[in-house]
Amino acid sequence: MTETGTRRDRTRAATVREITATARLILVKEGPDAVTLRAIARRMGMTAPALYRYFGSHQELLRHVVGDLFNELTDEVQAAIRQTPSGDLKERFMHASFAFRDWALTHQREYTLVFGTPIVRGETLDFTDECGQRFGRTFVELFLELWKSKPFPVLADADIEPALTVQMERYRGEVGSPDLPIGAMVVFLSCWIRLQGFVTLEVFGQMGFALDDSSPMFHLLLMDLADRLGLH
Amino acid sequence: MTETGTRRDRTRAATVREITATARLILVKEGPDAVTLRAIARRMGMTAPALYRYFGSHQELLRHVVGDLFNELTDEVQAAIRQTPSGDLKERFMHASFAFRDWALTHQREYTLVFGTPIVRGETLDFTDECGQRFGRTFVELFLELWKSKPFPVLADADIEPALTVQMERYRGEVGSPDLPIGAMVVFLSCWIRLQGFVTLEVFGQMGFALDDSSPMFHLLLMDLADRLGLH
DNA sequence: TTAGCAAGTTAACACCGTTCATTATCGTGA
DNA sequence: TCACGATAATGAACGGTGTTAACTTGCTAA
Repeated sequence: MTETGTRRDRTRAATVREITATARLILVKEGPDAVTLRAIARRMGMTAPALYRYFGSHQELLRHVVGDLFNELTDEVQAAIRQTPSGDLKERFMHASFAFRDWALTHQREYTLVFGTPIVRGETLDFTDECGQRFGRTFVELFLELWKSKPFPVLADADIEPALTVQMERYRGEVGSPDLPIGAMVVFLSCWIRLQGFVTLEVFGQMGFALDDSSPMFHLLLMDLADRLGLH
Repeated sequence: MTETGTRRDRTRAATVREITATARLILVKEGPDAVTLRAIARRMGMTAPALYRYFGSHQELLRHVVGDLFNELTDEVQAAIRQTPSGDLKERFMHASFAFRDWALTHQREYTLVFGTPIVRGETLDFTDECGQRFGRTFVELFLELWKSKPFPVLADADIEPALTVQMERYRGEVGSPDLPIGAMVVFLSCWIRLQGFVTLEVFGQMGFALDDSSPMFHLLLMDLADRLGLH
């Protein structure tokens, strides 16, 4: 992560970082509605229009913050994976899942910003999209590792709906593992959906009707998933 | 649903309905950011301050819309249940789940408003809370019906974390089924989390990285849940 | 050294939620 | 029938928002 370019480029990059950091600070301390251009600028000793030198719009600025948050989350999960001996894949999976949930719960407003804003999939990938893909790859690679180390039982190709098969084949091509059974892709995806679905409901407070501490329920989920992935 | 009270009360109730209906119209046609007091009033041939005769604030108006949406969703699900013969409980479960997902996908902006705004659980229940509880009860009762008709295998009390048991006991008391095993409550809750988690990710576009049509995946989920609930 | 560009400013526009004083309208009791 | 009180609705105003345009300042590269 070494700085490059002219001096001007460097100070400019520093300002961009300060802007996104300030935006996040306000997000955390005062909530999403308080993250206005004027509030950001005020806290930086600037005026709002100056921010347009760095971002085309308020939306674009927020998208950039989302990218940064994706990167932080990805780093956190990858650190959890690396800190676990590569021999114990079950532990790796558990720690990675816990790291994801922990980050979500300790950064609820950030999580809401990242995953709670329905984003239409644009044509070309921007910075934010790339950060999101990097995050996605982190869990994909973990699952691939699990499969390669010890394949688990999956549905046979013939038992999977064609409409699902064709989508899984496309996605399998994207992650670059052409020899993986379609059934394994299905297991990966449904496990991920269960994991992210759970965490999302948690952060959005949708479990409060029954639970005030969802940790034991999450623990149960992880046991279930580990089982499904043949980890004992 | 018969109107009561004086003539004034009736016209007032009609105006309240028109306001929430207009708010929803704008929500659907122009998105959540367009649902401003001025826009609502404009479309009704009024001015914004007049709306304060009916709602204490913009937030309160939106909360009321959420309540209406809850009721519509609940009615939809209950209709799907009633239209299925009470003998075939598997079909009832499937149809109810499909009705929930269908409503979510055909009313994405409404779903986002209802379930995507992290709401802190207040002290006293307001109109919106009651509508939410009514929705919750709908699925609870379906599960209770399933259990009473044909109990499915569940964890023994001794195999459930105490921290989870105490919460489930409280919730079991709320739904008024003191003789239900704690394990059955856990199964209900985890099934519901999987269902709502899936639908939420779907609406928020969080599956787009792998799927452009999530229907077959949802079908797979329902088969899984039916299996878990002993429906064959 | 100087021309040019980047960074930042102020002023303005149209919109927002909300409050306040004021007016018009309606229903009802004398 | 009339007058009064409650209700409904208005227009003006305040401080805030995203955004644009014109303008100044200061650094930098030729």
